[in-house]
Amino acid sequence: MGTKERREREREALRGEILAAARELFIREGYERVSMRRIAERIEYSPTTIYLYFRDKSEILDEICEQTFARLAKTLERIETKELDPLDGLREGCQAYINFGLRNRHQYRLTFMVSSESEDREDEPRYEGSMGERAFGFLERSVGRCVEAGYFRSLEVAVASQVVWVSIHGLTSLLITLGENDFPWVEKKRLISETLETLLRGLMREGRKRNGIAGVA
Amino acid sequence: MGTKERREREREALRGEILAAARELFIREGYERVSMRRIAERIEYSPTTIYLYFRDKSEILDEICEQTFARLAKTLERIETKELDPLDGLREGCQAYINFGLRNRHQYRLTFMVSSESEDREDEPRYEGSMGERAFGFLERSVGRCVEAGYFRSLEVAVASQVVWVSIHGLTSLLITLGENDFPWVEKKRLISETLETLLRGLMREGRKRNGIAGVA
DNA sequence: TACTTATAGTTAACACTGTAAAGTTATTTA
DNA sequence: TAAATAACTTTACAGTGTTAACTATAAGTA
Repeated sequence: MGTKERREREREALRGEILAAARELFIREGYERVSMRRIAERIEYSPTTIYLYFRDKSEILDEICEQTFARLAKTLERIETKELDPLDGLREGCQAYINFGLRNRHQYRLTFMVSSESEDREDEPRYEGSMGERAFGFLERSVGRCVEAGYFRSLEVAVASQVVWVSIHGLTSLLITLGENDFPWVEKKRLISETLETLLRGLMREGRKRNGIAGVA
Repeated sequence: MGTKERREREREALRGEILAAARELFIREGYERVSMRRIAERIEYSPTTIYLYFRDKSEILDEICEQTFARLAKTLERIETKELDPLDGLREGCQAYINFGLRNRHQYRLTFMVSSESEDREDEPRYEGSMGERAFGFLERSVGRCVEAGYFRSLEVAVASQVVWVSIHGLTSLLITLGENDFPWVEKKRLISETLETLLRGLMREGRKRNGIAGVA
């Protein structure tokens, strides 16, 4: 009588294969450059089979992004368990975020740099319950601790967290978009650390700025 | 004997019509959603005619972006002529940049949020001589003045300018990408002013932070 | 065991896309 | 008037995401 369970398993297995194939292709070549036919070829099924497992192409992408951001959320939450000094914790989290973006360019781009392809499926809200929410949650808690500890001037945590996010996102996304040939970047490590320090200094109370890792001048 | 000149003028006129039609469509619906055939329909020529005036679709886009950023550069340079206090000048420029991005979303996205479609035409460098360079030039000069005037701690101007740029880009681009439905933004004006103040504070010398426009707390 | 039903997958097709090559028409030059 | 040049169109190719109709196979039932 376990045939139903077996079928279920097999279904799930093929679904996983599709995702794996798509992920590899998307990461290597980018979403737009990968066609359904090529994903199908890869798993040795006909193109339309994929539609028995996913509503459309963008749903495959959504799922892959969700998986990827689960990894980011995990990374960030691991940092949290270290119970570092709040400021160091935030700094480390930001660094991790940036590294993550630079190492997962295509996925990063697809999640935060294109307004989600998937035609507004009115129903399910995109943010609530998403891995993105989980990752942002880290930021909020982390910023919150910095405020409580008296490092930061008293800002609304929601505002400060969003300020942090847009800043590190700007850095990450511009580095992804504009290569060395497109813009005369200063040394990357330098830019990252200086952006981070500037951001943190900007959030701190007066006279509490001795924590710099790499005071450049 | 002016027939050659007339022909030249007519050519330029049609080229302009193509650009105008494409611009309007791109702005309203976004680059990817507009096909060559629809641009052609608009100007009442056959689709392939466009290829007599532009190498390919992405070349039309490049040209439109260049035009748009010429407008931005002009706006920024106009601020410069006001010879404001360096800090106010920088602040105003940043505000103008952000407003520009939010009012020209599609063009902004296409220039700074997708690694340029146009297949690396080895020759002409993309940045040098571009309107983007002109706009960034404003930032460099503006930041330079802030350093000279003693507002900013002594940072390399190139580094500081890039820090400023990535920060305001992050804000602009995220607001463009993630709508109110996708992320629980705090009030937009608040976020913008707080991001800007945080950025500037982060760049300033100790004990020189009384210039806030909207000290929130 | 024979027959029906559900499931999984495939083939063919639609309505698009950007673009190259070949063909047509009108205007200018020799 | 004939040849050459320029402007533009038609046709066609190779691709896209996706739908609908079809087929084969396995499962459940009489």
